[in-house]
Amino acid sequence: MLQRPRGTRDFLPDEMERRRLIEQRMLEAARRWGYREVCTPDFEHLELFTMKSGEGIIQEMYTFEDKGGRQMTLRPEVTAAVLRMYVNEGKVLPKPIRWCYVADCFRYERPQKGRYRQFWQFGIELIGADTASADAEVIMLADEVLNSSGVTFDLHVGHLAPMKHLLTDLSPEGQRAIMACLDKRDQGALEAALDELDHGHLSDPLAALSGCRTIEEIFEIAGDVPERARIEDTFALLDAQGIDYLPDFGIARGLDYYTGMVFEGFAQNLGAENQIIGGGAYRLAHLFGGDDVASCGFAIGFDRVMVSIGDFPLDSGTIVGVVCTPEARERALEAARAFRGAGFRTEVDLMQRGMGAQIAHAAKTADFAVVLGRREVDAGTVTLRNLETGEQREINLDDAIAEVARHGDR
RNA sequence: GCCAGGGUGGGGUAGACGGUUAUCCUAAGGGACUGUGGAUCCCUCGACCCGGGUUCGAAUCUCGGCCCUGGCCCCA
Repeated sequence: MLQRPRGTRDFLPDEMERRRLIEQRMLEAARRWGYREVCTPDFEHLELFTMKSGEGIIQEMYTFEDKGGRQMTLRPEVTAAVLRMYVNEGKVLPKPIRWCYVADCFRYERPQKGRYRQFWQFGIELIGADTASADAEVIMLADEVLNSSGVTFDLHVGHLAPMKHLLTDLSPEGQRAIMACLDKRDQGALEAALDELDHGHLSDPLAALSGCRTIEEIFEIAGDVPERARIEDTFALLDAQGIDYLPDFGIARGLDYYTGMVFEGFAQNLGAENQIIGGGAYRLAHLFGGDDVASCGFAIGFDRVMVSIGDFPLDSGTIVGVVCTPEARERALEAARAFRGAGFRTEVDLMQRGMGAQIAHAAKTADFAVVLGRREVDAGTVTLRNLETGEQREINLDDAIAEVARHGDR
């Protein structure tokens, strides 16, 4: 038998309904902040992602050559594509631009809990606003979107400036190496790397940076960095709005293109892969031929959110099963159409089963049975049976619809 | 790429010092039952992940692969 590809999943209807419900809540939260949904291609030129993240990531991407000999790839993330889209078509739009998306991404990695080769991200990008208010809005929206999903999480918010200030004497490669150690919270590797770069004296301040939990301490350690006012303003806005977060200036995100504010969120029940959101302020558009516009955004690991919140009961709405004898089939289809027209999920027997078997089936899958036979056809009525209580009445179609509607309202 | 534990009908399982027709539950389809319930009874359907090796004989032992679960690495 054919297997599905490694690291991919099939979703049965119950799971799809849960996923769509959570997705809709996230989109709705974003919509209320003015973020409108966009969509970019599932595949892009390979170059788009190597420009952003370097050649090293190719081995973890689904790359292929198309029939025209172009090097293409299934998108491994969405931000680069959205910024390409901005450069292609968004430059003339009034700033700031607020966009959001839900998109599947592909990475060739070893699957484990909460990590798949095809996975979905919910994200937003705020383009063209370079202020503390913009940074704060993105964090507040992240908080609201995650809360709307019902996931419980810890939010860590930081800024790269203090760390970069401490590392200012180091070469870009050196900075990158140190930030990688900090991102991993690997004290041993950090000290080794610092010694190798002849900056052992930075070990204590860097450790203190990761450890401190108020912004006053930050500037005691890192000095009066130019971004101080911006950082203080951002955090003051978050505090004023009652956002529950942890200042964390040890976040390095290991990335070259983040320029200022950075944040991460972590959920429970997730094992080793417990980060469910990452984001921050960045500059990318100039890489794709646009202006050097400031942007800020985040991406949520949608599948991880779903794993973390677990299964929950679904309200499938009121379901109607139409049961009929052969001579009443046409009338049954009419009745079904009327119930569907009233908005009810309505299923008609297709198996040519006997009346008893049809009702037995309806009892398993529906809330009401609408029974139609010779008697109802002659009388122009339907028999409506409540499959919970077993009560049934022979009434006209409109009354039956009204009664089912009352059940749905309760 | 590395490590650990796994893989028996659609789901859940028994069988394991190698030995009859591979167990049971459940689901699904049919029937008892051509106008009324999830019960009951009967029937049907349907599995040893793939390949090599050892053997008279492999679900069982062995090797390799694939896949699953979790961890490492990575995490744009």
